[in-house]
Amino acid sequence: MQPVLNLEAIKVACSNCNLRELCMPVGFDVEEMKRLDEVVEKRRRVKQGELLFNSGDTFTSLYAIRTGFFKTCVTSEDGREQVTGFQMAGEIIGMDGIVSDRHNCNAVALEDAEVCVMPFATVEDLSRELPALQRHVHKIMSREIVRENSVMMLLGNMRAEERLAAFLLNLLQRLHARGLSQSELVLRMTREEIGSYLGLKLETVSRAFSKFSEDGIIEVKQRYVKILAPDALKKIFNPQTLL
Amino acid sequence: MQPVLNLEAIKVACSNCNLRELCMPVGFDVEEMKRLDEVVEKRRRVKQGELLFNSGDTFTSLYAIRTGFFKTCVTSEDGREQVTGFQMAGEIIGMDGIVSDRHNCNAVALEDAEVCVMPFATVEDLSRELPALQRHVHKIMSREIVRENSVMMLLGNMRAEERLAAFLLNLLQRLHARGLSQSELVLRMTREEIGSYLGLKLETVSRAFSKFSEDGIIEVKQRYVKILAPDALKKIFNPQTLL
DNA sequence: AAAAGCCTTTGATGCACATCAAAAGATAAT
DNA sequence: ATTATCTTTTGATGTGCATCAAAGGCTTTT
Repeated sequence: MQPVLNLEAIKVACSNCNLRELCMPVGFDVEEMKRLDEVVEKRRRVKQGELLFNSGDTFTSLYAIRTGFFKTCVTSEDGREQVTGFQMAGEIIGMDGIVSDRHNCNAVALEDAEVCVMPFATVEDLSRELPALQRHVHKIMSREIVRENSVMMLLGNMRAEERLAAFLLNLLQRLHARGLSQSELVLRMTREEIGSYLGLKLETVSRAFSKFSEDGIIEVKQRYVKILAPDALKKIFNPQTLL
Repeated sequence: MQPVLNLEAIKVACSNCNLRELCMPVGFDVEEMKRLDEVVEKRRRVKQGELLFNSGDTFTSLYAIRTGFFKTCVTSEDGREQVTGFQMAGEIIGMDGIVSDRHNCNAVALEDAEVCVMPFATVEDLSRELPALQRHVHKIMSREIVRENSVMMLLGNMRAEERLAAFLLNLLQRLHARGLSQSELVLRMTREEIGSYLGLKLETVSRAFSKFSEDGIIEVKQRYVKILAPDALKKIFNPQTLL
């Protein structure tokens, strides 16, 4: 049995956070590291199904995910919902709010989560003093732009099975970077949410999963997915690879 | 006949640039304005069809478009191309390169263009001194993230005619902000490029144009488009509006 | 433990857009 | 000017995914 940690009791400090390498810049000296701790104002828990922020909310802070899993989505005025991303521990969300001082999407916890609240004014103040932090903030935003570029490629040019393969490979790669297996995962989202992200209907997602399973590429049992033939998956995503 | 300006002869200076309101932050005093001029290292001309930067190129600078029109696109390894955006005067491109120090997309001039080259190291240095510039850089990147979010909505949820309506309305709005008509425009891109951006084939784009034309919503003659019924276009884009 | 409410799967059918094809209209090259 | 090339339009046909429908599996509630 795992020891139960009282997270609230742990000092809010990036300097001794085990996710630091994922969400904060590296190459800081001790003094700079201490300054960096200032960016996290507090922690906030978000229960499964609850909103971290809503479209239209006043933007004040970025959020570093400590634990849990989120989806972000935009909603059109006539009610259509588009999932714009899934975010996991070590990732930063909220940057959509900077441009207009209001959030432009919803962030929903797909499992109980805890985030570090980083008031953006503090981030900006501190990044004027710490060039490495400044650069880091720029990189995070640029990374998001590049990610969205590849989602556009996916939505604009790929077929259903290619999209799902790309999605699974991306999730696996990110989970692997967090020390988890690169051959199995437990999905935190429904078929419908996957479909929304991939521009597909839930039935199509389900059929693609079944197809992969029939072809012996993966093993699926509800949210649990095991990759049996990673190369086959990569080949579906990009036919050029591995030919 | 218009006087022909020798652009090279004009001092490279944001402080007396007529696009300043579009591409630079407002609310600067004279002193700060002078500092701001430092960010533009030089100008660069790009002929129609030429590349401003290529995917894989070392990232050094952001580019502010002074004149002309660009497209940015990503290419998958098996050769599929996805146009990720169209950029016009006053807009900034190149932010995709920050995260990995290499550009992640191609930027192609769709007409003869001139850009202000802003070395990113200088932008970062100066934005540590000028909070308004810092904020502006953040907003520009955030705006790009938000724009891409709405493209995801478009690609994931909308039908062909809705996509084209959204595309036209967006172009018109941006051209209008530059003092041009909000009821007519000359497209700088081919049907194929529009289609790539919208996740459609060129034939589908052409048919949607023809449909709008038959319905008396627009008048089209090749690249020239005149909006006859803007409300009808808005209604197609978003059925809720104007009902 | 039963009931209620999701979530997922699978089949049957339909449709929006892709693909294939050809011709006409622009634009550029010689 | 004339040819060659590129772009756009329009028609005919095909197909990948959406939609409609129903049943079974999980999870949560009481």
